Amino acid sequence: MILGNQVEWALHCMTVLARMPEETLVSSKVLAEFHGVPKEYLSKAMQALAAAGLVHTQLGPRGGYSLSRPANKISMLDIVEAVEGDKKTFNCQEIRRNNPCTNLKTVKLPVCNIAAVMYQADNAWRDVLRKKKLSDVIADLKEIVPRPVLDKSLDWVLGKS
Amino acid sequence: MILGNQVEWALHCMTVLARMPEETLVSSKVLAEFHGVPKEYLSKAMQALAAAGLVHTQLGPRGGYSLSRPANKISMLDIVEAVEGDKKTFNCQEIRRNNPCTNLKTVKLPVCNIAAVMYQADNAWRDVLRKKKLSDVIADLKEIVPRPVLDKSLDWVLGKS
DNA sequence: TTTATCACGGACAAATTGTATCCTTAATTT
DNA sequence: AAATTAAGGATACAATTTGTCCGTGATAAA
Ligand code: FES
Ligand code: FES
Repeated sequence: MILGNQVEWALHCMTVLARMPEETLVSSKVLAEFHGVPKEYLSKAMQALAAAGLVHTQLGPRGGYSLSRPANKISMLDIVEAVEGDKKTFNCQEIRRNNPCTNLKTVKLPVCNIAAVMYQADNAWRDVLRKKKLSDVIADLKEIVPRPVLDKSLDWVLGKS
Repeated sequence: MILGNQVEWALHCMTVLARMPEETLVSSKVLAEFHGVPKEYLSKAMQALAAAGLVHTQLGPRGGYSLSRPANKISMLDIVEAVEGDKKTFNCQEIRRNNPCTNLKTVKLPVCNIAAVMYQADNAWRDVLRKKKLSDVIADLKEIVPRPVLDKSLDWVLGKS
């Protein structure tokens, strides 16, 4: 039960976009180089973000991505689900129906109580991510990353855009 | 980020063991038949539970598994981690170190703030499972499953043990 | 208008992980 | 001694993840 790397990539890309001045577009090439990951593959993650409506895309030369709404209206859950899908982490196969001494194959049953707990855990996980907005992430970033590094990074990306 | 079926199997097997009278052993053959899953493969999950010290095993004819401690001392997290491992659901690859305009390759850094939130979510997930004891699961079971079904199942397993 | 740059998206390939079977060994009961 | 059971290694197959390649269409700059 491990999240793919795409999630880490997408989250970091979104923090980059969130720090850009309004109307600035960043191409997947620049995002890929900045994070040291394969451009074509990162592009898939960006497409997922675009499909989820989290980023706006612009084709053509000097095209790229920008946030489609303010960073305080985008949660980490939005990003994770855009890339990873919204399937639950626990997949109940209804093995209780295989019970050989009853005939539960067709009967309607309430959700299995074991699955219910797993879903509850899944929801607790999602709640944390839902409450954390991209704007909060940026705020945290400014706490732990030295200002010069932050500024240099921003300039680097802007210089390529 | 999906848990394997082994987790569902292991959880259900543990509820079966928890309902057995003291000193009763249940073989993997019976557990497999009861849940309608391949015996050899289920056996791997049971080995994991044994390795984690959650069940006691007995070799030889009429051997099998039993809980190694009371059901209120075993949490769902114990079971899930025994089967699935205790790796975090989010695997930070430290892509921030690839930043081309700084040299972070070797520097010591505090944990990335993005990873920190993911770990926090991971912990929230684990907390729910940690708080739910196997004994609670049995109690829930008695709420939602009709008594006759419960009794018949117990008798079926006992009859094979 | 031409050219270069970009996102999009399909097809494909490689690597990793999940699912499942088989078979040998050792322990234990009958 | 014979039958039964868990342990565990080897292996095969399927599914998913990770990554590459290339063609298409949009668009801005020359
Ligand atoms: S039947 Fe799926 S968790 Fe119980
Ligand atoms: S570097 Fe891994 S989450 Fe930030």
